[in-house]
Amino acid sequence: MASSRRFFSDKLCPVRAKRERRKEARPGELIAAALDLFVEKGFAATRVDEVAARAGVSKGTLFLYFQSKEELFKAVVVENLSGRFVEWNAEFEVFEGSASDMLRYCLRVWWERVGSTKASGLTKLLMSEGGNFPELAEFYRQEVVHPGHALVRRILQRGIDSGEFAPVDLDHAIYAVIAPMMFLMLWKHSTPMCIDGKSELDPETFIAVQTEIVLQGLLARPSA
Amino acid sequence: MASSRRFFSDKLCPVRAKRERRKEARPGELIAAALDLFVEKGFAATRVDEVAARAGVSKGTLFLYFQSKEELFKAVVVENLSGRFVEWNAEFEVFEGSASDMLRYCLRVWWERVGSTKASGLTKLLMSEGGNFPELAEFYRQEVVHPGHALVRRILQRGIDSGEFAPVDLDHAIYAVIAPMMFLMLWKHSTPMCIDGKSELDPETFIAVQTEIVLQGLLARPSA
Amino acid sequence: MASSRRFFSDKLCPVRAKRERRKEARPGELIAAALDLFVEKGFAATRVDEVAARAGVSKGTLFLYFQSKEELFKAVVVENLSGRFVEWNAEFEVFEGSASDMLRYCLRVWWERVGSTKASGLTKLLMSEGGNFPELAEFYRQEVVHPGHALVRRILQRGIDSGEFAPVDLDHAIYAVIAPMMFLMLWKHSTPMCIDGKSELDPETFIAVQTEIVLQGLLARPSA
Amino acid sequence: MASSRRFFSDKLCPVRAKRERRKEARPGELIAAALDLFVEKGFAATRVDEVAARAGVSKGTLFLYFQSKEELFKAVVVENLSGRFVEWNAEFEVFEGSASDMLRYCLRVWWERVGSTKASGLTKLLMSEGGNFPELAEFYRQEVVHPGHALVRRILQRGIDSGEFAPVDLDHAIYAVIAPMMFLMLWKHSTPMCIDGKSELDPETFIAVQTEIVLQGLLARPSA
DNA sequence: AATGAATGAGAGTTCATTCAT
DNA sequence: CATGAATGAACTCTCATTCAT
Repeated sequence: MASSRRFFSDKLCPVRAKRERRKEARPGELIAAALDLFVEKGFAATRVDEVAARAGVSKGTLFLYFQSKEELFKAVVVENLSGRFVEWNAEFEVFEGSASDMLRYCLRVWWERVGSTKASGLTKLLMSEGGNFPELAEFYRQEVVHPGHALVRRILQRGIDSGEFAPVDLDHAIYAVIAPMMFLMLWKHSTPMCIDGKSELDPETFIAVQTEIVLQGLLARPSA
Repeated sequence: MASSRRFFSDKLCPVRAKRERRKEARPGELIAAALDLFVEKGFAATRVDEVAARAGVSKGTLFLYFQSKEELFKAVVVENLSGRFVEWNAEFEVFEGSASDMLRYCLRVWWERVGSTKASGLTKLLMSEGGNFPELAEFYRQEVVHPGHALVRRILQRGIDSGEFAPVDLDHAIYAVIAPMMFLMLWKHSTPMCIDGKSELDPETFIAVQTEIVLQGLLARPSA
Repeated sequence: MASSRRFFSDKLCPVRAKRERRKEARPGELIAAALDLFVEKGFAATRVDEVAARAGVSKGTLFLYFQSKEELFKAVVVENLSGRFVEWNAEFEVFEGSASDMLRYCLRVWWERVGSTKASGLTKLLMSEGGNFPELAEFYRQEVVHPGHALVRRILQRGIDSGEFAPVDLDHAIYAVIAPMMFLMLWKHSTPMCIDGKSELDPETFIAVQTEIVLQGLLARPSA
Repeated sequence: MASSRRFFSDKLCPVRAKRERRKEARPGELIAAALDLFVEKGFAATRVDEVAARAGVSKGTLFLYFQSKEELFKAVVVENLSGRFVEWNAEFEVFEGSASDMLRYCLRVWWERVGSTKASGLTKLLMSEGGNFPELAEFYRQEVVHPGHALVRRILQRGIDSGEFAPVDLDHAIYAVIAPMMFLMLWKHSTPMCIDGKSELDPETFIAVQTEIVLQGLLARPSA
């Protein structure tokens, strides 16, 4: 529809083309800018003007795409966290291998795709400011916490069903997996606390070690 | 000392007593109210009117005792965290027992006196908002982070000097002690993340387990 | 009455004596402190705490002696300006000499007793802030402007009556005397404007010159 | 320039015209309102809400155009005083005639363009409140006092160079020109002092007389 | 008589949100 | 679709004045 007002193709008029293309990319650019700033300064301390400016649009334009600052935040969460779960669930649907391998794989790709990216800052943000923005916290629980827990629970359940893991109370066991990852994210995004003496935490090693520890705890003991 | 000028006991002269007691208690009441709110809502999101109201005074009164919101925060930190270090250092000066016992004792009393109290929320607060309030972050580093590190370093050094611990790079080793405690505090003050299914972390057990793990890693191996 | 509670004479108990004596001097000390500060910073910008502090009493005490900041200001005006007129009028009542001499004398003693003192800052203050404090302005007009004008008018009238001065419209002529003095006060109290290159105005010379110029203009011309 | 994008005249499209015109006119309207109020009530006593209200906008809008009350004041000074100096310097660059004529012309146009306007109230304002707002005072010195002194100095220097004026210390001589003008401004803006009996000062006559007196003093005496 | 703790209205400033263009 | 000027509620901090002691 936008092209109805165009006389020249994108090729002939590259400047305009850029503009038009951007028009469709706007929400994505805003979300990217918002992710950066939310992670850097927190939700309350991030000003919408800044987000708009970093995305190269005006403040008014932002409100054209997102009803409010909170809706913008939700979009950031969906784009960077909850949107991933469908993909992940699909991957695990077809995963072949032991539950142990599944868990190892799960945590490795989580680190690659989320933990090591800016998106992991959203978790810290929610921990810090969730109390002041209950609606945001609730949304995050629905969209991220529950699916995440479900995913881990599923892996563990699979191990138990196959006899690979000992039967345990899943409600507790999932935290053995999740807690170290949360710690890792918090550590990563709290540099101010350890400015002197670099934080001595190599994430990949940390994850590998923690994974094996947890697996040790989960495995079914044949002798028992 | 106020009573030195009083002829009658509080019982006989309740009105005066009330006034005088409150006058001297004001800063403490304000600091207590501020601790509550800062921990609950964060620094930026806490309104000075609220602090005043919770302490039972007007907004103006707060500024009678604290030059600014930031000074109020510093007072909260001093009262609840940094003020403790002199006492602790004194305790360790006369501590008799192995370095291992010293570390176990240290972490246990830390949990009793700080970790389990609201004061531990200040650490989370600084992690979240330190970036937005550089002066506060710097103050916290000077008053809490540095003395805290020094205290742990001292224990480890003692163990190394006595041959109880293997010689290690202290700059890294102290984090093996501190990191789990920081995690514990963050966990404790981020309930929004784990509302469903109670957080399965029993702090005292967690500390005990972590302590033994760290000690395992620190001990000198006679065979080596 | 204050002495009714004294056991020892002032001589025997100098500390207490000082206190008692000060008690009666309080209003005067407050007025002196207020003069300093009003002249230095203006009426609105002077805080009553500062006045009290400079007088060595508490803020509450100030309000014991003066109903309000405005009343304090009025007291400063009476003490330093309007109170002088009775004395001056008396002096002129018995002054012997020509009207010219009287004017010269008048301006010289005005400079000595008012113009060269801090009190002259009150005039500048009224010029600056009179518009914002109508009641103060009105008070000043009643207490200072009118008596001042009357005094000058009287001198000129005497010169005219005696044939020494030419008959002129007094309403205008008095300004020929007063305006240069006002300029002098403004200049004196507006140093910020001429920080570079010291103000080249020697007040005594300025007054002498202006006086002679005005007298030239006032004298009756025998030839006419 | 705004009209370049308009197809219809203001008359045909009054709504748009109104908006656009106002948008560009805002800073000017705010500066005009601020000049009025600053001159009327002084800097500290002028409320930003009042300035905004008089300009027909909300308080927030004012801060859209000026970072702070102080910046607003500086803009008022630039617009009404310091901005004029380029124009004046240009005029004097091409002035033909004696230094005496130049001085006469200078003071006459100064009165027309500044002295007789509200802008002259800014000088009084700085004299009164400069001490309480050092940054403002410094700005005024840089932007107004120095250029003003330079302009007068230049005229006098020209007269001395041409042999028209006797050689004198310029640092002092410029005050002979400036001081009477300052007095005039103070007088004009201090009506409270002379409400009864109209101030007997006709500004144009005053300037003419003062100018001739100063010129008398400056002229080179051929006989000497 | 003297205190000084307490007040609360009001100041300058910020920022998410709206809406005419 | 895009703008950015405009808003106004909310924030921190100030200070003349009061009043229990």
